[in-house]
Amino acid sequence: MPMTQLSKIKGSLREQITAGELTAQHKLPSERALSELFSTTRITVKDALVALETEGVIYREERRGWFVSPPRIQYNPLSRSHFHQMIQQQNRVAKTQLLSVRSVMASQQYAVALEVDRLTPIHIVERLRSIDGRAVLFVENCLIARLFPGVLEQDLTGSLTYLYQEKFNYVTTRSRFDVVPSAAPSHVAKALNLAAGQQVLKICRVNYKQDGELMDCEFEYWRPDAVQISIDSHG
Amino acid sequence: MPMTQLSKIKGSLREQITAGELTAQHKLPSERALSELFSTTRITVKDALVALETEGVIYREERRGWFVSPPRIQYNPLSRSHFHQMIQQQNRVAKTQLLSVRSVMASQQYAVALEVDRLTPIHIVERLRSIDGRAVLFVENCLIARLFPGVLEQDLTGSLTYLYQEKFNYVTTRSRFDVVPSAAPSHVAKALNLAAGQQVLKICRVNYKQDGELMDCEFEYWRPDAVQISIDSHG
DNA sequence: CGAACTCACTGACCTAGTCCAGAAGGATGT
DNA sequence: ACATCCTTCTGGACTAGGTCAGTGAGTTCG
Repeated sequence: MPMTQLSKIKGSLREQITAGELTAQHKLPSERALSELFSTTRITVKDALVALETEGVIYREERRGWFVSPPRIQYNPLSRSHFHQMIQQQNRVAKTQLLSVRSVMASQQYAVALEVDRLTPIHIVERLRSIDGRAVLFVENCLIARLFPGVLEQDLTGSLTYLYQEKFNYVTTRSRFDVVPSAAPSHVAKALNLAAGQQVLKICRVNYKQDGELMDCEFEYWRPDAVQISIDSHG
Repeated sequence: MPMTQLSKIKGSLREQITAGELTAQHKLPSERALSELFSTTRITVKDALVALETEGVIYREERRGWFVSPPRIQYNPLSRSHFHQMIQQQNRVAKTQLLSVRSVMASQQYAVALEVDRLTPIHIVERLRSIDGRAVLFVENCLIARLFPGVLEQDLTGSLTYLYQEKFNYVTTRSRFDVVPSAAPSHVAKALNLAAGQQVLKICRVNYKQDGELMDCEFEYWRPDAVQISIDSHG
């Protein structure tokens, strides 16, 4: 086991974090300060920080600094439980912010996911979700317009699943989803305060209503240190 | 949209890859060669390569070079289908290599996952799985020894699920799993030809047999560009 | 023929800086 | 009270190199 400069820095920071000297959301010293502290260059410090970021121990906010990661949220994409409810069960505080709503024709990506042709009118709802004040999840919901008349006049900051049931009598009886480690598209990076192209965990979900008809799809982009997907075949 | 040196390099390489000029597993020119090609430094080139790696477009083998990623494998951790069978269905060639087998007392990590105390004897089987000749998956299986007498004398390069059923009459009726973006531990990095601390997708699975008893657990470490997790609530 | 050795090549790791754009907080003017 | 400016601090993007250890192909030797 070689004791490189890099592993020294990683070890030192990791130790302080796990020992609880640095607590969740605490800001680390700046890259410049750390490079002086360890008598090395900013590049080496940055390599160490990126490595810890990969481990999920720290995260960064663009041009704001590096911070200690809170514990991961346990998330089951198959469960029908609402986001705010799920977060509260884990003793954390959730917030949802509506970013934009628009009605368009399905673009290539959406047409494929929704299994419709490109002339189909759809609604796109973009929302940003925070846990304990930190933006961790960018969600793009994509509804087949025909099935949701007047949905845009509703309150869209809560659970859409709930809205579907209350206003339209649609119950999600089946969902299909993909999980893929990916890079943040620029509009997502902006909303999550990531640098363009940083890593995110992308989850694409498709929901079907009780009669088996495809109803909507969803693109979730998670900060990779914020979440742990957790599934049990027996509910 | 700023046209940085970085995005030029990324764009140029990505274009050549998607246009099919560079095909799966093809080796890219060395970092030094690329930095001359784009009249820039190795650091800038490396930043661009790391960004493409994050997107899953290319991957690296330690001190060997950078290569074009093949398409992702669709993987459903809930399905009972065997690895080789699953890979073959996607027209790819799978190989499994047995790395090590040992019988020990449960360490902290295993004891927690298996819900046993630390004096329980367990068997640990380490295997390396390749697709189209490329090592993409490191698997650590961890069996409760009491339930599997004589299992170490069997052929362990095939499907363990199959072995459980044929030799012990155990059927997996329930499984629980977690997915988490993580960094490769050193023994995993070595087997997968990754640099220490590079990103992997870690999947921890726990299997229960027909009487509901916890039987074994499994730690899977995937190269993150090699896989896409894909789950349908209606099998 | 097969094992041991050599050596060029590769990315990993490192130094020592510069310049820039966005974030954030404080001072200032109305 | 509330914008606006201004200054400082941050990471992001870049230049121009060097050292080192592991890889792999080719060569040499028994």
